[in-house]
Amino acid sequence: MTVIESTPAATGTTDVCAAAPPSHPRPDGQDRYTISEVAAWTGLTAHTLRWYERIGLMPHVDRSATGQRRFTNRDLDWLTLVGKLRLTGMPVAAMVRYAELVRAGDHTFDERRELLETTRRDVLARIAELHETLAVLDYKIDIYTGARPAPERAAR
Amino acid sequence: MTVIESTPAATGTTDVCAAAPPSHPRPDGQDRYTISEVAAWTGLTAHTLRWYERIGLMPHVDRSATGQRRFTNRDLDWLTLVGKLRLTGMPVAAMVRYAELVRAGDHTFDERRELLETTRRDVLARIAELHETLAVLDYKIDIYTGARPAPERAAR
DNA sequence: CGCTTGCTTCGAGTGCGCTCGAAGGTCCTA
DNA sequence: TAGGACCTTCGAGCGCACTCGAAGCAAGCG
Repeated sequence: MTVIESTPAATGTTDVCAAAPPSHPRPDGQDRYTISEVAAWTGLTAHTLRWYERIGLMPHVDRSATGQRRFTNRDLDWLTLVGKLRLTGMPVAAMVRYAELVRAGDHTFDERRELLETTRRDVLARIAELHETLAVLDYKIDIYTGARPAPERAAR
Repeated sequence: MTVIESTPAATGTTDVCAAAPPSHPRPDGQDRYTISEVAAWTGLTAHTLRWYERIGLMPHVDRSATGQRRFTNRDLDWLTLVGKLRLTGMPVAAMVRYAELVRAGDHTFDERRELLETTRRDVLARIAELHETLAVLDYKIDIYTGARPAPERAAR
């Protein structure tokens, strides 16, 4: 599994009404999750979560008195976004860039919007490609389903 | 460029009528392309084409009297299909499996069809995921375009 | 008290899909 | 006959996104 594959956790509800913020395990104020809780929630490994933080893909994560990570609901939201972007095939470096813009403050609003719009265009292009591929697949499946012998010079 | 990215050569005509077989540089019978011609046509490198053959992703490729590869229009068709499948994120190993089935003969028809149908389902799932992502992106772009300050607890 | 569980950091390893370099053979054109 | 483009094989290297192991500290439980 490199990229392209939904996390098992994310495939719960196939609700199309997506824009609503996802509900979280705990209410704001009591949201202090250990790394293993977050790992279970996101489907990522603890190793990967630490790695995300190391490379700057996570906003600064709180620590407990003894130095352990304590994630918040906001962190979960962020990880949800990252998960979506990951599914688009967006390179980690680009996501890190976005995270940096977020950390840099409000004056990067325009740049962030541009980055998102570029990504949006990429996603639309990918969808179009996949539809083309679908057409090819349907064409071949038809051949295999109907006429058993393939036509003269098909790519098999 | 690892996976996910259309070849520059393939982005010529954005014709939606995809099912028609692509026209080839030379008519059948005089179709004997060198590796560099095929490289130019597909956008792959000669190295990659040889590698495809090595790992069993190409059907057997003809040779000239002196042992050089000579590709046919059928090979180009095959490479077009492989290119499409590659765009879906299908692992090379699965494509090799399909190629093996083709080589194995007509009694693998059913298995090939199943493989294609599984792939088809995967592609549909990917498209659905991308639409979800699109919704998230639109939501965020709206925030950045309209209200300049982000709402209370957005994932930024 | 010892045990388990789970956390920490650091750095090395893995799998995929290419990608490239080296060393040498062949074809074509002038 | 010389030059250069282009081909061959083999094997090593690379970039990405993780993935894992080791060594050690800390909390909680019977």
